[in-house]
Amino acid sequence: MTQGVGDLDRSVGYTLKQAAAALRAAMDAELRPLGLTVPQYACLEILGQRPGMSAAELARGAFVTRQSMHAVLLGLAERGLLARAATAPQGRALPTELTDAGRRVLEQASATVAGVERRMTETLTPAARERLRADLAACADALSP
Amino acid sequence: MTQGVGDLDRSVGYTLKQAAAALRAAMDAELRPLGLTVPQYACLEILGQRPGMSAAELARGAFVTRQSMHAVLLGLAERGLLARAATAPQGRALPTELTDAGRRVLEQASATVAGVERRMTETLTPAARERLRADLAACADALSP
DNA sequence: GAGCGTATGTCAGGATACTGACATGACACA
DNA sequence: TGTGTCATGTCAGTATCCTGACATACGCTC
Repeated sequence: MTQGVGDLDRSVGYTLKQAAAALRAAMDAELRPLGLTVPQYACLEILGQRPGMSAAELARGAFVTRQSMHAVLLGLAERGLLARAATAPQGRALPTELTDAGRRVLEQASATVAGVERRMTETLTPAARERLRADLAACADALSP
Repeated sequence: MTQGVGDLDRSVGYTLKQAAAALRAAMDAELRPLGLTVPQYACLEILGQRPGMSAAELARGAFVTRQSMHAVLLGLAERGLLARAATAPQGRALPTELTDAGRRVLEQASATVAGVERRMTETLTPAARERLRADLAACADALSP
């Protein structure tokens, strides 16, 4: 019961962190030439798939705080890649959408990131990929409450 | 070829980040009462398993930069949880080891983290756990060069 | 209508991590 | 010998992210 973690190389948690760090580093390196950080890309990707989301929803989707997403949105808006509603249609949430320029940047970035993900999983069969995804989702669910 | 990432919920990369974020948040919450951050715990855990490692080796093991690990080591040393050699036996690397106090803190922290990892993977069979770990290691390897 | 809980946007402060740079020590090789 | 390369420790500056806090807006309950 008071047992420790054990050999790190045998630990799922450690290996999970290792894979996430490798993915983050690879994305960072490939997005840098496009002038995007990983959180900025994440913001664009989510907005491309679900236009009109609020900053708080984007923050949850990108796994950062509202405050961090706030800063990301300010930067992207200043570059003209997205536009936020000036007034809230209901409540306080300000819907945000991509501009045409934002969609163009996203198209490049998304293709780049897709390449990274393909390289990451190329040694796995399609079935193994889907199994891995499902197991990871189960792990995330088990910790979320 | 210029295809994008596609639906995020079907993406291995996105789900990987989701699981890593959940693990990080859970570890952060459980280590806070012990007065440890995640990088600090990682440093102690690695040192516990492999005494005498240098700061640069610790940084690679914890997936941070040498500079970040340097700051972590200063903090832990000031709290008396580890001791760094004053002079380098060879080269410039300064071997670091846990103190008795460090080992006591690590024992608690490691048990706590083991509980988090157990909770994360409790819906998986032992075989599925090992398969997940192996697939994650393959993903990390595919991106490391 | 009043009170409570929740969600959102935003500001301020501090902690944390990274990039860039420099000096030192070890090693390989011409 | 000396030169180039690499790894390490460390310092400085910047960027990023988080915690804490406050005000506003909606829904629910009494």
